[in-house]
Amino acid sequence: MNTLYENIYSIVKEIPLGKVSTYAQIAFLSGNPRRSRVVGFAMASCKHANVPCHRVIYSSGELSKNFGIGGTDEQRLLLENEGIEVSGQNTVDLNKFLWKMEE
DNA sequence: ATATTGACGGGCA
DNA sequence: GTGCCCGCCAATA
Repeated sequence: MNTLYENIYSIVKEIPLGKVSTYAQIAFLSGNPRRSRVVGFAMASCKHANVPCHRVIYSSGELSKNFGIGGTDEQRLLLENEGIEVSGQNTVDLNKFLWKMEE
């Protein structure tokens, strides 16, 4: 499909292990910084795709509260499994784990 | 083809 | 500093 979903998936799939990305970041990389909602919408369908949607979090560094796999709790475990530190219950330090395309 | 929804972001009160 | 509201784009029903 030539939908933006595929485009978004391609970007999310490029996120290196041990790093995270934000919806705004994906939206920007996919072409429009305003389509953050569309990114989330695409993630909602990522269940059937091999996309590390658990590495995609809020621009605030918080995990998605409506995560469709097992809730923020499951996502948090996945991130910690990647080597990412999760503060409190559902917050990631973007200053350390935010994925940078430049690298 | 139209309306509603949908894992959000950023701005303003 | 926190909370609330509006806006945006695309997909699905």
